Amino acid sequence: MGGRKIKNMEEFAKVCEISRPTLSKYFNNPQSVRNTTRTKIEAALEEFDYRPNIFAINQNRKLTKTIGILVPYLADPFFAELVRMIERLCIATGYWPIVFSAHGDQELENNALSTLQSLRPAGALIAPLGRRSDFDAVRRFAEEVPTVVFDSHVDVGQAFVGSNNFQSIGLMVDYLCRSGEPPCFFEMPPVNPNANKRREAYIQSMERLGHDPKVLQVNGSGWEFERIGMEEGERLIISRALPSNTVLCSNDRLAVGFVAAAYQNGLRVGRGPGCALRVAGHDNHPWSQFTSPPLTTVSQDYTAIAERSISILFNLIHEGSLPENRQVILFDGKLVLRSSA
Amino acid sequence: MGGRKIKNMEEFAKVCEISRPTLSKYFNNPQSVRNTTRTKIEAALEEFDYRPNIFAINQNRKLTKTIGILVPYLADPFFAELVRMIERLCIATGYWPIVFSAHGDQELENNALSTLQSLRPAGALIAPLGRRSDFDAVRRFAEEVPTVVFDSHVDVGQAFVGSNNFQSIGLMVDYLCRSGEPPCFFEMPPVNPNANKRREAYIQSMERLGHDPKVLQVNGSGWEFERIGMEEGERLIISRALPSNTVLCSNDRLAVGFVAAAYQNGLRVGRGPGCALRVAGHDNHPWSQFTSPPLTTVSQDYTAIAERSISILFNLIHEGSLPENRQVILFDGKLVLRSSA
DNA sequence: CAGGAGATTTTACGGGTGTTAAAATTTGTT
DNA sequence: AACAAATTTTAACACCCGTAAAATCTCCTG
Repeated sequence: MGGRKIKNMEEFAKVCEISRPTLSKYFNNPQSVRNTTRTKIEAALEEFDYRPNIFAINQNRKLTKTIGILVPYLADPFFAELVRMIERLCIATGYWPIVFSAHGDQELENNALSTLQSLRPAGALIAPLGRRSDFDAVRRFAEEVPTVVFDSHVDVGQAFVGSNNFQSIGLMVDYLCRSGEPPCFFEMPPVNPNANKRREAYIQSMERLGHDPKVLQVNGSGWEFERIGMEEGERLIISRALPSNTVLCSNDRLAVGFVAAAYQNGLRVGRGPGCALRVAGHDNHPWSQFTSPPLTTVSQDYTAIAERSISILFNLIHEGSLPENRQVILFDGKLVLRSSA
Repeated sequence: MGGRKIKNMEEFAKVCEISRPTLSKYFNNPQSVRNTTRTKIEAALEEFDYRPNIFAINQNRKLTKTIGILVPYLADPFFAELVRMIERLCIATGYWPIVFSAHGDQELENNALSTLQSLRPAGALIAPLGRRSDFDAVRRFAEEVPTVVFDSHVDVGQAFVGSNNFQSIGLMVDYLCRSGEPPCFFEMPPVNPNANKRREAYIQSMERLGHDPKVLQVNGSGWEFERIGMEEGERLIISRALPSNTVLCSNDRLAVGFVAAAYQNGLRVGRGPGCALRVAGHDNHPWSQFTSPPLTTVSQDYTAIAERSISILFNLIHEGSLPENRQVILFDGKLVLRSSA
């Protein structure tokens, strides 16, 4: 492979003594050529430095091997983790993942969708911004490209894979109510449907248990959730505006900030004696295990979400036809008991 | 732009009443055509839905508009942030950024380099894995593609942009020594040159101040630095193996874990009365402000690193020629005083 | 060894854009 | 109005590979 450089497939065909169409077939699927031929090609590949030109390949193929991945905010470890898993799964299957981040910005999201579409991907896995998405743009994209939506449930594409917020929030509210004071719900203005569902789930669960739901929606925008959690949490603590000593945060990132605020204002968080406040989150975010104290939360099943999304997408791609009914897959959360609540 | 779909440039030329070569020129550089022509084209672009085929474009161009970005671990917010900035800068300049992550794995890094190279990018911005990189593979890549290396100083490419570890660690050691007990240095087996430089800088600074350097290298591999910091930190605390009440961690992620360990073992961290331990980090990592207590650290100038890397790369691309001397740009860190030390 | 299925080769074309050279046109200037 | 310069048009080729159809070859089975 350190050998002479080969310009194109024609030239490589010459040094291989194999016809170009056969080589083309080989590169498309090595199993599709005779054993002796394959051996010959692979011997030549060892000796010469040749890789087919990606652009020329994709220009003619109706179906490329590209899988587009779009997330709202890559600097959020939740998405970074998910992307990591999805990328690995793609590569393992011989597909070529390409990652885009909207960086929380509608224009960049549209931009990414547009670029992605012109890449004519075999399929796409997208987690839309949600409330800030240009819904029509997302819909148009999903009409052209086989699309699985994950995490943020926007009603486009052939399938949705996400978490069952009603189950998971229910689980947490149950736990919090039976182990102490019923929780209030701490949230910021919702950025995506999950946030809305979680609030509703909280209210519903509280009423089911005969408690009075108390929702605290604080101000804040953007994706610096921790900062919002910390600053607004501090405000609530100082002004003694918390209606309960138990706070269920809409997500872990908010909770990380809230726990920091509690610490800095001398409120001991936890469920033991001497603790002033219980704080719980949602997501089992990578950071949640390193707060002080470690955060009690509900896990989202990252692996399951990644695997199922990809598997549905590959089915979609290979079937060719679109399924009759849009699939909606929701994974249950599991209680992760740590010491914050 | 909602209008009829146009298949190719030929067809678009027809509805524009502009010849195809002129259109080609326009898409390559809108300024290169006459004003009246440009207006006509842009009016047609409003009316019809047409975008040049990326694959066909790049098939012929020797130099694409692609900028490759490779980082060792995208789930690390440090890189996620940096990538976010770099992507924005690329887009603003009309380039097309494409992000790869090695996910901490040499094979994936080589894979990404190889894919990237076959994309014939105009240039690349890479932060190699470091110690685990396949040095030859990285070198071969950098010989073919104009490359700026950032963060992790591997001696390839036309330039390196990073932080001045000697300055920043010196700053921190100075501060810690004059405000309390001289620090010991907490590190894990180094994953990249930064880690080594920081240790050396620590030793050098301590000796300069007439103190005895004390390096604690704990076990651990992979990219879950917080976990290592927490588990190994706990071990050290429990076995009372800390040689100083002041701990300088090799990076913030390690420190995040260490602070968590201290909290869980009842050691109050901070510089006030009643505190048992001072902990400092390095990087001003996005998480560092949300530990309990917030982490005293040294900032890396994210914006400066991103901007300078991109600007050098664009120069490289536009000059065409490689500079005589490999540039090495190191940015100074600034002390970020919070309450952990 | 004949027969046949399957693999391979040959030949030829197509895809969408870059690029060039020469001819034609437009623009700006005097 | 005339002319030089700038721009556009026309025509044609290049790029590298996918794909289709027909002809040929290989290998395996019986």
